[in-house]
Amino acid sequence: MGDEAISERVVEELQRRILNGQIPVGSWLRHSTIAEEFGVSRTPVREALRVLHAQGIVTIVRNRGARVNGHSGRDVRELGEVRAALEGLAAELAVERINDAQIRQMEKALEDFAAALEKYAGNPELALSAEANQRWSETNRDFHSAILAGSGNHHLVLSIEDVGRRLPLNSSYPVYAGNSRLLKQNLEEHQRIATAIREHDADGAREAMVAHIRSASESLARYVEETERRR
Amino acid sequence: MGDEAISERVVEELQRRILNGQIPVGSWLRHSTIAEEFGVSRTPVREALRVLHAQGIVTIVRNRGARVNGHSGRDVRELGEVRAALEGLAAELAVERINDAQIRQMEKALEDFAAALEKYAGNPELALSAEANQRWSETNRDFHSAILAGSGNHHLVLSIEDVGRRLPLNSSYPVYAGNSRLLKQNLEEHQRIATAIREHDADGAREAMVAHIRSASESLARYVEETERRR
DNA sequence: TGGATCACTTCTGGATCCCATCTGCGGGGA
DNA sequence: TCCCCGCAGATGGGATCCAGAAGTGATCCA
Repeated sequence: MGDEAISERVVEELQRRILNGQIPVGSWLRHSTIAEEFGVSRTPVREALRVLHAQGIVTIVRNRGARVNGHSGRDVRELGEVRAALEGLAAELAVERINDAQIRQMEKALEDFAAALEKYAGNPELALSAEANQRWSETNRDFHSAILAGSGNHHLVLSIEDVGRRLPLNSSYPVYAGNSRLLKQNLEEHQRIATAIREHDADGAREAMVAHIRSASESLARYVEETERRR
Repeated sequence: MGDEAISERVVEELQRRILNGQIPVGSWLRHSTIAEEFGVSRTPVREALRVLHAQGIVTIVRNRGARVNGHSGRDVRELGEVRAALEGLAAELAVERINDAQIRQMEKALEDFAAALEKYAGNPELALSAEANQRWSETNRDFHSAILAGSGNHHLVLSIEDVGRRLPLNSSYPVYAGNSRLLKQNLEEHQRIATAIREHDADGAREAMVAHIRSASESLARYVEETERRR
């Protein structure tokens, strides 16, 4: 227990905070500040920042420090294309390899999503709440991770995680929040993917997944371009 | 000039040596040895090893050090599937986005490969030489990187590089070396991809590329399984 | 003689120290 | 008054120092 190196813990915590926006894009990460907060020396912090740099999460400027990378609309589209290809592969492979437990997890995520949609449908206030965001993200994650696990390809999971780290996915929630049209579309796309998997249609599953991820990332790209135009 | 951090240089050099087999799989990387060789202190070396760990190239065992990761046949197949999906996407995108210079680079790589095949065809000795290996790998790299550049997706390039780092590709040369059947097949697959791109057939290009990478990685997987059975 | 134990060696992980470089500010000169 | 230069503080990069963990081998006891 506790056999994890300090630098690893720092990496994970910083990843988390950057991903969920707690540490905003463009901010500088200072050795001393982070070291102090974690109650450690600067050495493991430096190692952590080098790792984040290698992962493309921050940029290290010599003698200046590490700064959190932002993402243009173009970045979002490019990452969307990559993620679509990878998740499309996952869906295609899952058709052959997914097991019953994973199928059930997938079905459950669908039901939960539908139930949440029902609940928040005619309730704009609730739909914008943090609780609602939590549910969208959780059911969404469960659905995708069931298929990912069903692909039986561990390196594929690693690659998708890698892409995910480069793109703060959580910045996608405000895109959906309160937009019942997009939420409904999301559900329909999920159902289309699930149906193809149930029916053992590998090409169909892949194509449905690719279309799904591309449309989602297109929405996100537009959102990003919109918000960056406003400042 | 020389504005690159020492740890970055160490990372790149170690990547290179591990990729080309100069540092064998399973060997331990010791701080002091590497530090001494590079004429630096252990600090940047430690940072470099953390980065290699994050990239999945080495495993860090607490209080023991870093060891170069090996690859089972299964790993090779999984990575092959991932790479096939990514390069397939590159081919698909290249159909729409590739420019004339990149087309010419692609054609030139094809011609060079064919010329090399011709030259070494009836000459088993030359075909096994380091010079021959050099030419196979170079023309192969040129062909794929032309298409990659033609995809116009920088994040895609990054992801493929990431997969490539996890799998010492150069270990694939001995698979081809002197095997004119595989080399010829390789050339034919490349030509099929190039034709689809020329004819603006996105699906065809993707499928040809996926088939190409999968068959190549299947050969590599068999080779790996064969050699690991021998010890 | 075989096996367990304990001291020694080696090496990593984290902390501290030192130095180079960059930024911001204030004073002096045009 | 404005610009430029230089100095001081802040910050990061690299080296060194120290403590603790794991392997190794010798020694002692059954």
